[in-house]
Amino acid sequence: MKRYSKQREVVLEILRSTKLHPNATTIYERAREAIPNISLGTVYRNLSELSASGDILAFKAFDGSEHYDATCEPHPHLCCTACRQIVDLDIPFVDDFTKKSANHTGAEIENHNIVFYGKCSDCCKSKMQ
Amino acid sequence: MKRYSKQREVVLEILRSTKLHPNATTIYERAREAIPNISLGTVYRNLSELSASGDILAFKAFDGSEHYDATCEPHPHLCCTACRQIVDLDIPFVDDFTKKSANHTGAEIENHNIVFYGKCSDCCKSKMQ
DNA sequence: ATAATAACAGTAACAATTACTATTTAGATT
DNA sequence: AATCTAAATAGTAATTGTTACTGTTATTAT
Repeated sequence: MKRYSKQREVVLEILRSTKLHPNATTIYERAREAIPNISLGTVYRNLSELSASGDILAFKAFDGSEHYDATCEPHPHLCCTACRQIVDLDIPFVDDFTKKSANHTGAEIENHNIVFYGKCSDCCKSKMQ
Repeated sequence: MKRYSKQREVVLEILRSTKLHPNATTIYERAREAIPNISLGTVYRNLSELSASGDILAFKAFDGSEHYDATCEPHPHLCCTACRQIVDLDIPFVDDFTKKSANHTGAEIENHNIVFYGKCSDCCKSKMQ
């Protein structure tokens, strides 16, 4: 049976309170502000559980480590080569693209992980060139 | 100045001779058949260099490790949940999708890493259900 | 209150990758 | 052909992200 734990709540709260996409280490550091002796293993376990239960989304970023996102609907990300941030992209036609890809290849596509690399809109605006 | 090395040639040849997408360890094992005392570090270094020079393509697969592909034009991959293979997808409209995404979000997209998860066409054919 | 066990902290183990160092070797220069 | 220089190497150590293990703590049903 699933029990309440302060540690899991803190982990989830950290994720919900940011638009960034922290990895386990960053979440661990943040969590220690609330629970100074929380264990890194606990953070990893809760992230896996929350991700397995669909409460959060996990994806591998360009740095190779797993990053987490409290927005669960799978959506493309942009790794900005200028500010190095990972930005959520709202692309309504991504499902169309997925379906079309499935039809074209004869595969059954259940999920996707789409990561773009380039300059995010903020960085594009702020600097000409 | 860039010099010839037998080790780099072997690594590249291994990649060019397969349609699979081996990771460093697999390439290392294969390379030892030609050069028994080749070092794992050498394999890693050459894979980075070849990837930096655009001779091969690197991408992270669902197992979290870097996989390599001698087909350099970036193209989507499918991780088959049935046979666990990583399959190249030939999707001609992927550039359209990328451009549309850039326009829609205001970002400048230079590259993409698109990974689908599901059942590859072979596995779909071979098993009803 | 008590008991059962989920979740924990802390640490060890692990796998993928990178860094380091002394040695070898490609290839340019004599 | 002998010599020189730095690119590349082999072998190993170190680092990093993650998982596994063990004894302890704490949630929640009774």
